Amino acid sequence: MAARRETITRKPGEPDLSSLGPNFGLALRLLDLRLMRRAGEAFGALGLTPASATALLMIAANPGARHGELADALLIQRPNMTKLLKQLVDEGLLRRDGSDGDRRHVMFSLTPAGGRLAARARTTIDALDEAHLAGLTPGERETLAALVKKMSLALDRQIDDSPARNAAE
Amino acid sequence: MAARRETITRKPGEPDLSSLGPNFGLALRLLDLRLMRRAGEAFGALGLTPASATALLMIAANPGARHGELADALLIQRPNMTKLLKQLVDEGLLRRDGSDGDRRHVMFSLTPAGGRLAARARTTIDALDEAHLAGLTPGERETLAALVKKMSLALDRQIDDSPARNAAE
DNA sequence: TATTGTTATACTCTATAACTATA
DNA sequence: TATAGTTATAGAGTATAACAATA
Repeated sequence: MAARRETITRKPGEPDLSSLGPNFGLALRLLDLRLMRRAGEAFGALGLTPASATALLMIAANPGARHGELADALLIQRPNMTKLLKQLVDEGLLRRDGSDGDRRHVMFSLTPAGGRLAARARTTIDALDEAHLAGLTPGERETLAALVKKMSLALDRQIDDSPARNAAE
Repeated sequence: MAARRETITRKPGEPDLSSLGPNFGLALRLLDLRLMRRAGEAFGALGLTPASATALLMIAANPGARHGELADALLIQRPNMTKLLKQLVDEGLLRRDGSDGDRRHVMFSLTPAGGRLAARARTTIDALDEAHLAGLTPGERETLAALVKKMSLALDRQIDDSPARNAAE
């Protein structure tokens, strides 16, 4: 029908789809997408996903870390962490131990095979960072990392202070 | 080495799970996770997901945008864009038109209802950005946005130049 | 032959509710 | 009662292969 006529105000072939560029959230999301795409390929070569590689490295750096601690640190829900860790245990990469004190706690550490794979994952993640930041000067990298950290901390504080946090329903 | 015994080298209760903090990719991923969580809530109140809200705004800013253009701009695969746009059309928010020239092209624009919702989404996304960046000074915001943009451009260039791009089996 | 868009499908990641076992 | 972890399930998001229509 197009009863109207003014169907188009833009010539195809002139994308100009950067119109939302000024939106920071979207820009950050798209950047993360690019990074995750590459990370998925790199870790996939080790038989890992970005999430499982991160969990493996986190445990390598913190042997005996508890289930819940890991979930909180990686910002993922407990049920998802359970699934992730179970798979790594089944693959023989992680050892699952009960706690000495509170018997509800479950602690994780690397098996020898897990240690070997973690070392390769460490190399991979460092190489990824290096490749991702290749376009920035050392000074810019520092600035960017500092701003990302500052923003993350500010957001966490916002959430804690949020009145909606207490008034929530 | 380390036969048994040294099960734990860390006292629970002392998280120290920031060990991977120096990894930029992870820090950025966690920041994006925080932002997406909030965006999901905000857009959910409008009956949209972050992805559908972004597509709606993109079309609002670029009436007549083609299917493939939108997919490229948002870094998502064509099949996923098809699903996304079809739902918005079914909800009466988008109008789907064929192209005058190349009859393979499909163009999208907003219906009146889509325009009204896009306006609300615009307000929402701006408010989200404002809230997300509240912890940074105006100067820091500019710097951060510039660095994110620079890094994104550098990555796109890397991918284009990549020898693996041509040698890829 | 190459490109645009679609269909079908599968995998990763995330979220919630309901359950258990400890505390 | 509250907390740690689990089970089951659902929903977004993303990816690939195979296809139809058009160029």
